[in-house]
Amino acid sequence: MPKNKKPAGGRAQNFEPRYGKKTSYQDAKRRPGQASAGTAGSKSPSHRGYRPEAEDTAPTKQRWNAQERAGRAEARGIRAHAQGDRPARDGRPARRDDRPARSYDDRPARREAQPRDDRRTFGDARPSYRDDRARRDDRPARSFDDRPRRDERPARSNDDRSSRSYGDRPRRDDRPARSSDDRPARSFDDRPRRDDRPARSADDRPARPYGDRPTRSFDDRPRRDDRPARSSDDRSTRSYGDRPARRDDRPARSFDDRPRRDDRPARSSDDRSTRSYGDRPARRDDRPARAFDDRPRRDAGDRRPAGGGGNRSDWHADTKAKAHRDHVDVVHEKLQAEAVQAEATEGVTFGDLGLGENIVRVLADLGAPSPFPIQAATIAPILAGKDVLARGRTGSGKTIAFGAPLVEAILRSQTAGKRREFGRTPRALVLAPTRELALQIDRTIQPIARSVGLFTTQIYGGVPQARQVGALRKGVDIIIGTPGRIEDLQAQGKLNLSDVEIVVLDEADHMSELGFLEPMQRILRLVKDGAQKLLFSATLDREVAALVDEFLVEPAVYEVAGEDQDSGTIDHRVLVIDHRDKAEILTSLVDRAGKTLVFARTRAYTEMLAEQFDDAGIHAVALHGDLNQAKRTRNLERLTSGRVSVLVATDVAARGIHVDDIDLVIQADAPDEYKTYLHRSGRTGRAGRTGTVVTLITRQRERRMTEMLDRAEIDAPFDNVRIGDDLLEEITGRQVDPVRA
DNA sequence: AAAAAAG
Repeated sequence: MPKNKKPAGGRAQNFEPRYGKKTSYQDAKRRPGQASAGTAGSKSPSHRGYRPEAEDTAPTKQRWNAQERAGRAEARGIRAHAQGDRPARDGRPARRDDRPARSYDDRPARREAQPRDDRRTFGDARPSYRDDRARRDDRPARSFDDRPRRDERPARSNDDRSSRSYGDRPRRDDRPARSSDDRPARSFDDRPRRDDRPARSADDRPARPYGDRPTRSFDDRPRRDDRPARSSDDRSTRSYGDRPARRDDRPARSFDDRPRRDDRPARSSDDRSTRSYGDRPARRDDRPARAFDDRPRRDAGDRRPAGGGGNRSDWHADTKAKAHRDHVDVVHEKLQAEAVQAEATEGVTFGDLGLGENIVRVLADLGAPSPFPIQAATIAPILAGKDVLARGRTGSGKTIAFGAPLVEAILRSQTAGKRREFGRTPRALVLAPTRELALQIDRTIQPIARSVGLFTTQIYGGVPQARQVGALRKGVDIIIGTPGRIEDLQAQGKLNLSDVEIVVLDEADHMSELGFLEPMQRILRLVKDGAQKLLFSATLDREVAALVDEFLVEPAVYEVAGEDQDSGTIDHRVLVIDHRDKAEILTSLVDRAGKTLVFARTRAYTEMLAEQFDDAGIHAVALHGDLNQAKRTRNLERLTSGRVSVLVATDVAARGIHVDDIDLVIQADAPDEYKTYLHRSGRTGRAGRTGTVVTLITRQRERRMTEMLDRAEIDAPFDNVRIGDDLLEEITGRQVDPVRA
């Protein structure tokens, strides 16, 4: 059927509602309450339906009374709800339409934004979690007056929030300003550490505190004695002291004439002694350094090569010496990169980098008037046709860094006549690990593409194919999607990848992990021979070696000098708690103004937590792979739009997802991998904003956590916390009484 | 355990 015949064609530019509706019908079928008229086949509903006559025996009744009374009430509530006779709450229209499916995952009405104050906990009406999950919908009038706690507190409306200007909080006098002046003084006064840390970034570049971060002196950090030695020595090895400063040989920002790595002095082992790459023969002399292959390890302990030579002071001196050069090679997790000094990118415009006028204009509209360092680093080489690997801290602007030059490149490569040809095959492919990320990338790339007459389409699973196939048939230039559906459509002959000239792998290291690697390899084998490959990630490391070795040719590797996660604008904290306090502490942490993202390890736990928060009167929605796509999209959108301020997610939301203003990330379950830690944390503190990341662990996990932070190169104080501790208030409120702070 | 194709 022709695509334009799809209902979506005319009616719903946004297909999500349509899918949502469909799904809800499906879901509704399973709902007991649906049997309001007494469905023959369904036992329980039929009981209800025929209760007066047929089965009205005492035992049955009693069973209901004992166990199912609430359930029946729920069924009534659902029916009432469906009939629309449920009074709108808060003067808002009844919400049934947008949440018809009441399946377990569909967090019903209560989750939607409503003023918190008029919600209440459920108390006795809800005997058990399981039961009340099913019953949430019919929770009757919520006179939330019985929630004293919140009321005693200062109102937490958004207005108050604004008053939370951190400025009036006492600064940490003993600590050099961390960066922009607008950065709230973090009143974690009880944290003695860090005092001796140099300013974290330049004061004059608040929005982009990138590479200007002075070298961290690890030596003099006294705190965290309980932690295993951080082996600063190993870290130290990151300095390639004896390499000539590159500043001199690449003055202008034109990257094309940038000296290739090959003309550098051989990166012998001596340069990077402590990193223990030394014994590896140069791979290909003409190739930019790529230290992929020799690092098998992903283990905690051995992340840094043992015996990392160089003593601490050597390293320190060495690092200092290099700190002021324009270009420093930095080995970050085994991947050597050309480090671009942030300062060197100042004053450079997108136009200078080779992007056309239209694109530059759209970028400005997208809020990127001038390039961020990672963008300044990668755009020109991408336009020059190189295979590029790039590592840019979370929230540093990677999407534009590949998206804009991608559009420019295919624009240039296309012959004018062919541009809009019906049924043309796609020229570029962007792959992402999650559908939400694919959607988000498209939101950035699409306007850029459209500004020059190119079309994008999203190809991802969880939604009907027809619309996507229709778009393909019509002809698109850029495909953005997830691997499964792309392979699926390709196998069906509905997607021809053979003309794809540029492939982008966002979150490339993740895409190289176990479940993703093979699909990625299959897809990459389908694209045009010699297609340009771009691999991006905040945690780009040798995990991508399998792909790099097979598919990339002399890739250039870029990152921003001095930029790592800990150089950002995020405060990290670890709360060591009693397991039995966990639920309550979590609730008190999310009970705040401001957007909060909570990570949990399993889908079920995200649901449970969202439920728990909801019951405490804090709107929360869940995001995980068990939800249908409509709900996923919708729940994420709720956070984005601010209709809800708490999102509880699995790692589906760990990477790439950008939501403005998430100022607190809570890890209800600590991640197992440092990379996961970095990505989850990176949902806050984006584009230079501040944020806090709190990880809850039990005492038994302290050691592991320490090691993981070590691997992540993140500095976080550990605090023992119990229910009601002031520290919790401090973290959530940021509006702590200055006296106390 | 989660994610990515349906179903």
